[in-house]
Amino acid sequence: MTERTITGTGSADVVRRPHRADARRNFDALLVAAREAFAQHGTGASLEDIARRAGVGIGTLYRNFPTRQDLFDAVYVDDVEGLRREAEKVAGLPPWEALVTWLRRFVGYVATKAAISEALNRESAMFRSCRDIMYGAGEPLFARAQEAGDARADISFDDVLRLVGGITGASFVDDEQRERVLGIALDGVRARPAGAV
Amino acid sequence: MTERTITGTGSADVVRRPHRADARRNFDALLVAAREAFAQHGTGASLEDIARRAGVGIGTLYRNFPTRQDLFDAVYVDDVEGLRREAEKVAGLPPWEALVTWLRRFVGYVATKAAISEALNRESAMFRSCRDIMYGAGEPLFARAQEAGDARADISFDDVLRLVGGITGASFVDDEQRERVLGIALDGVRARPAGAV
DNA sequence: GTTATTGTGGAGGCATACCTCCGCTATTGC
DNA sequence: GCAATAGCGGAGGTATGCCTCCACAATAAC
Repeated sequence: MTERTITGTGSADVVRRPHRADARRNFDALLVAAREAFAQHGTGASLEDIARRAGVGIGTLYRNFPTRQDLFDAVYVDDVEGLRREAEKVAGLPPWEALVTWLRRFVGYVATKAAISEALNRESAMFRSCRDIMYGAGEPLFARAQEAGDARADISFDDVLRLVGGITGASFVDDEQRERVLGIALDGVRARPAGAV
Repeated sequence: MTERTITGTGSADVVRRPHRADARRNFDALLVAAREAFAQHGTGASLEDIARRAGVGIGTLYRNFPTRQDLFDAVYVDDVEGLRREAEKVAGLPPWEALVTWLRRFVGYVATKAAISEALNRESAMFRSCRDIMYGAGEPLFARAQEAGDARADISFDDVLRLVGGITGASFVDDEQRERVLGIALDGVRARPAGAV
């Protein structure tokens, strides 16, 4: 009963968008509210609160998203899809710049921050599929940066993603500091000219 | 009513340890259970579950720690105290090694991981005091590494702490990966021989 | 051993979240 | 316009957590 269908092409049709106009409005409002709530309170955000924020009854929430997971997935898949699109956008940039730009998007973009690290580990068809998409998007950028001699050769893309994921989940005084700290981390990813211990 | 006494000498007497023998046993069992629960479920761990784990009634928990904050503080103060002691231990090492060793302890030691990032921001007398202790312990190590030319001069200790704090909160496949990722981050903190963009 | 006191633990009241169910309403197709 | 129907929303049952209160038990003092 835990299995769900994920479209192979990567489109986010995990749950069906309703046909009727009012239903579609509610569906969208729920997604917006859920994204906000998950970003604010993490995976455990109150579903009743989400329904309230969306201005719909709790019953409507459950009809559209029978389980918490269904709702979370819908938001999460959107985020991951967004990251995939971002990867395409930066494809034209020089290797290192492309990687850095994408990773910055990664930190800024993802609303489901609180669950990122969980998602990297979680064993479920859905999470695995999203992780694949994320890797499919980012790993080539990293490999290209490595081949160009810009990124260290002795680490994996998974390492980088978890490093940046950690920063995504951390808290900062302001955006400026977050950028600075991300910069420090990226310096660690960057290849050294010579070799220092 | 939110004010609490923190002993200036740094001992963790935020709440009084009881005098009677059985009471002391329960007190200690609660601390152990709470450390475990907070590490596992974050700040929001169920107090009733903690009492159960400790094998005491919920009433006993509340008598010793009237609020959730009191219980959390007791665990947190212990952790911070531990970090302070670690800082003294590494004082004899060379600058960079001392900093790195301490930061590694930071990642491994702290049981109240989930609240670290929150604690760095939270405005409360208790958190502020602990942050001061933490800074008092780590900042000199960082300053020394900067003066020795080992750590970058253009970043602050706060930046480093948040960077490492993020890694502390992230999840990893195994300890080896966490060490490796921390290594990447520390490379970013390290001063460069020349100057590369 | 006896008594005074300190501490115990869980029953129970309150709040909140989850989820189901069904009488009512809005939309759509004609 | 009108019927058919897809969708609505919240009442309410269940579970769980928070916290208080007090009859009872363990300990300490003598």
